[in-house]
Amino acid sequence: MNLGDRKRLILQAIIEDYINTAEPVGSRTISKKYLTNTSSATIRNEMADLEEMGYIEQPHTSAGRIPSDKGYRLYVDQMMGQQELNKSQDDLIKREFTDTLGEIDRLIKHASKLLSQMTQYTSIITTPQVKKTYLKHIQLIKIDAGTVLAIIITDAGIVRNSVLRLMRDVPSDILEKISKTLNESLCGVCIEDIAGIILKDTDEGYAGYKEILEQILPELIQTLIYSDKVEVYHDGAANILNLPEFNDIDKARRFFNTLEEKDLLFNVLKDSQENINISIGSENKYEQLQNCSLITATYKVNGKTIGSIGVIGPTRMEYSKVISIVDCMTNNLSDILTKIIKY
Amino acid sequence: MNLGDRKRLILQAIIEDYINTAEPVGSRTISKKYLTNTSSATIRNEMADLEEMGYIEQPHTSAGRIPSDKGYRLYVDQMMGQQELNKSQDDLIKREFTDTLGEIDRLIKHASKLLSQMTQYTSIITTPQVKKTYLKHIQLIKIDAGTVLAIIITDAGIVRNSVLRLMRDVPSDILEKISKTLNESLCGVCIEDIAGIILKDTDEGYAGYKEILEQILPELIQTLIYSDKVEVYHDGAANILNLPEFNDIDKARRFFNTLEEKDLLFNVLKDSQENINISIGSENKYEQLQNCSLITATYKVNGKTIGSIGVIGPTRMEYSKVISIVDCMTNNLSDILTKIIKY
DNA sequence: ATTAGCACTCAACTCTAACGAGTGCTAACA
DNA sequence: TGTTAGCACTCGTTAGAGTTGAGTGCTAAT
Repeated sequence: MNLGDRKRLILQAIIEDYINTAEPVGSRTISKKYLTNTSSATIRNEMADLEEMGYIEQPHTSAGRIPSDKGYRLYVDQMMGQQELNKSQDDLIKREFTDTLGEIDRLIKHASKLLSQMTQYTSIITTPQVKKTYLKHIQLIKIDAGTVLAIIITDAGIVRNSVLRLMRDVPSDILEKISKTLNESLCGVCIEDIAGIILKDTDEGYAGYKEILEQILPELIQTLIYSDKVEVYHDGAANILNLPEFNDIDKARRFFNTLEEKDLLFNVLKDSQENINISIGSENKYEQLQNCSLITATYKVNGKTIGSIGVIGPTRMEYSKVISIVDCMTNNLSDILTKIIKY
Repeated sequence: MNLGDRKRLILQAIIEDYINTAEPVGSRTISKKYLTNTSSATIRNEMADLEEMGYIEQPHTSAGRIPSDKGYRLYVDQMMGQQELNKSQDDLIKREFTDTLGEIDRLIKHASKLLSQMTQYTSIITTPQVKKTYLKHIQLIKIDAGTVLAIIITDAGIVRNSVLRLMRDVPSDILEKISKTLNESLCGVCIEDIAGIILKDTDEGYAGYKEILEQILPELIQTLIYSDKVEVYHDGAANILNLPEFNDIDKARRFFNTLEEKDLLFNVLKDSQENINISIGSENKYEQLQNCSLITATYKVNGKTIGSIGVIGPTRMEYSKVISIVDCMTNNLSDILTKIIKY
């Protein structure tokens, strides 16, 4: 399995040249640009071996070699230098984020835009998952006769609201009392557990307005379930039109259609709960993505994973660069989010 | 200026055939498919006239004719039959909307998706503009020591919230009182006027917690200004890849880049405050859109315009169909929105 | 006023030949 | 035994030439 130094160098040269040029790499190119002390003939021999081992392949007889998925994998796992972000890039990320103290969803979308701009690929992102966080505050506000606004704040700083319709009018002070009691019994409970708990506690502690509560609760639970609709956004889709692998209008169309399959993207992002996750070409579970590579990572609040971001690009991706950007991005995102919440 | 019946028929035939086929239309085609009693030679003569008048043009000498922007304009203004939506389409719109009682922003996005699906072009849409609506309720909620959540509800049913950071702790009951006073003095005021009013009223009525108020107000005003960031979404961008006019990867790329210019889209939507607005090709203010046509309309709450939706497609657009869909869509949207709010 | 006929134009397509980048193999060399 | 030079071969790409066909404008006849 060990390749020998020269084979490694040749493989690396092929991969890096191909990442830059998107053209098959020939033995002569390598001999001229990378291994200047070795003749093209020798390199041809080595390349034949590498091809036999499955690290590179030939699109057709009289063309140079391109890396296979297996080749990329080896490259990512063993050969790729961890690229340092240059300071201006690093700064950019930091600056952009500190400018955006505000709604959490906006922050996430902003991150997505930034990510696609910096990588020049397409970014995908999920909004924070509410149900994994813990209730911090709940408040019912009367708007009209029969209309109540429920506000839910979780420990991840996520605010969700929903309008409840009631059959009859409920006075403000009763709503205030109900809010208080709900807070007392539910504060700190994980959102996904609330539905169960509310129902159980119905009998205790709400003496005097049980009837009203029975109207509010189902609606409220509905809201909680509803509010967990995680959304998937993408940004920079147009970037891929600049890549030669999508010059074919058909391939471009297929790519765009895949991007509109939100469920698929959601699953892809959900599956990768590693700190940072790299799927190369055929390694992808979904057929539509098997000519792409995906780099995904999760963002956290207080160490708790609440969402994911990622980059989709061609298998010929600038792995090193993208990985460091995604990494830096999630770190900053998690930092800022945690700060926003903690203050 | 009056064309004469046969010229009108020929122009109409050219436009409708071109809308369907995206191919230049020749005299023979018209003679065979549309004006079967007239020979191609006669039609050629008429076409020469129409070209001289600027209603049609020839991409190159030995090709058929295609409509000019002026031709489309005449068609839209005078010749186009108002297409009835077939019942299933009409139903679809109604059904989809009634299913989506929920957050207003979500409703808008859903409309956008539906619009692009039904037209097979790209839809664009603005979220509701807060500043044109009137304050219905404002509420401050204490989250932590020093952290306050401000909730703003407007008469259009829009809910916005924002976290305020204060230098020192403010007890809940004071916040409650402030909320009450703010409500009394601001309820019914147009959002864009609030900043002025708040400052003016600072001296009256808030005796006892003026100091606290002075901390909260600037932040609150900030929120109000901030909350008016109208966002622009689009959907169905991939649809245009199915059109022959965007088969050229370069044109596709330019189109996608235009879609990412949110400011431009926003202005386009803002400019068209007519009930329904049609811009054809070169009529568009922005150069990037001059090979497209745009159909936009506004949606309302209680008769008050709060946002716009629209469709972008090639100048060869199915005007009749799109207009009726956009029209139906905005009517339903306005209805539902008004109902949601009124209840 | 309409139409048939004809010469003309020009994009699109097909076919072919030349080109050149790259390979594999062989034989010579260190 | 590993390396290299040389050479024949492959095959995608490009450019040019020829062909086709849809469509036009013009003219003369009806």
